[in-house]
Amino acid sequence: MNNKKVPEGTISRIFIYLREITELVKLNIHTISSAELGERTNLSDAQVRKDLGYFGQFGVSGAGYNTQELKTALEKILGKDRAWNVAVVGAGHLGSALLTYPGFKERGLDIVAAFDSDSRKVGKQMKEITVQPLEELPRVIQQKKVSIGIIAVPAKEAQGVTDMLVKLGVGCILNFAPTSLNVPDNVKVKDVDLSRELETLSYFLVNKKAQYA
Amino acid sequence: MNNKKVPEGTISRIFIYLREITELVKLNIHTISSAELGERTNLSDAQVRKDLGYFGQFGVSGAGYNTQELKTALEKILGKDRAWNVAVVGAGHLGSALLTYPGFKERGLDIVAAFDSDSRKVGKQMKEITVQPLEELPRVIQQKKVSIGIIAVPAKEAQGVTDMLVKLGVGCILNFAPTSLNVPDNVKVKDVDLSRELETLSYFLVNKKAQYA
DNA sequence: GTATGTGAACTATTTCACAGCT
DNA sequence: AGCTGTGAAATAGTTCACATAC
Repeated sequence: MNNKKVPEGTISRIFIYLREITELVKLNIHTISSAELGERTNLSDAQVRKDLGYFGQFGVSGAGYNTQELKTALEKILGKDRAWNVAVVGAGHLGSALLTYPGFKERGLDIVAAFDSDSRKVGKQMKEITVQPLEELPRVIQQKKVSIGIIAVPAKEAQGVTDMLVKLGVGCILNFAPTSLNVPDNVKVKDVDLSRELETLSYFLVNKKAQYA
Repeated sequence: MNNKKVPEGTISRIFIYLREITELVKLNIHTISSAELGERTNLSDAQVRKDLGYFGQFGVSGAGYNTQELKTALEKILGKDRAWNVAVVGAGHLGSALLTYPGFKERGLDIVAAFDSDSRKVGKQMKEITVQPLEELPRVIQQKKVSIGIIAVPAKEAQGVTDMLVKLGVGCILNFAPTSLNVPDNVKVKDVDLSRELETLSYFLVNKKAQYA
């Protein structure tokens, strides 16, 4: 184990490895080489070894990696051996999709509250969550010990909501609003801008000759 | 204008600049410096200039950039002076959210079709789009000249759908399924894995001391 | 023989810093 | 004087290649 800074890309790929390894364990495959794991994840063998190397030595020379051991180790590293409480702010289409998305719980991410400033959306029930008015946010965030906030409100409301969350000690924010949020250094923001992802693709269509012009 | 390869991050940031510039034009602000634009987008002045420099010389020494001119130039570069046809495969919660998301049309991305293999979802009407059975996909993709596909199906169906789209000449795919897609080199895939984004955040909570442990 | 772990080489990207234009 | 545009320097990230371990 070294303690050099881990590239963000590595962290994201470790989740990919874990997903694949979990699959392998289910299939009763006990051992895998970096080359095979790379094959399955569309990454190079060197990349796999280098990424894992940031966190320790998990392999056996000449043999590869024990899938069960690697799974356990990666889950520990990634904090997946425990659950995190998540709150969604904004209960429009996207917020609703997130609330009903089954993938989160499976991965240790419990959505425990949802908020909206629009009174027509307050009271809407999705799964076991009821949308609450924005005024309730401070109380509920603290009471439910929320550590991750998801921003799914329009761009112009995003900074205000962010400020509330930050003040309440929420350390990580997933931002779906198409705007750049200002936060202190100790808060981590991850931007997911769906339109921008698509727009970026359209750039490739313009520049690499498209099939349909 | 040089013709060196443009980093992917630059392309993504150009959209951020364009968004900000569009705002400035609306506010009747005619000129902006790289420093101010950087301030507004949480990026450095050097980054702004370098990014723009990949596409040409838009500024005036000593003065900055003319917002209207820059807006027009960036829209041209990014292919935003025309519209692209998009198809969504998978009409679950996420697919439905995408279908009703107003942000796409505004940005020249027309969702023109939606498909699902589940007969219970076929026929569902969202906005002006009716969900069609997967069997219709080949015919409709060609007829409507779709150039961007969005994959919002479960992981195990994703590769099959991708293969269909690729065979039909769709050049860009936005993939929401939590799996690695195999595509030929001339097809561009962008992965957006919502769970992984959240999971990545949980890693930061584990590693930077969290507020709520 | 086979596959890991890791420095070293390479490549990509960002930041610096300043010459040159207005 | 102020700010762009851009080589050069610095930093980050990926790939190579091989000594080492089993």
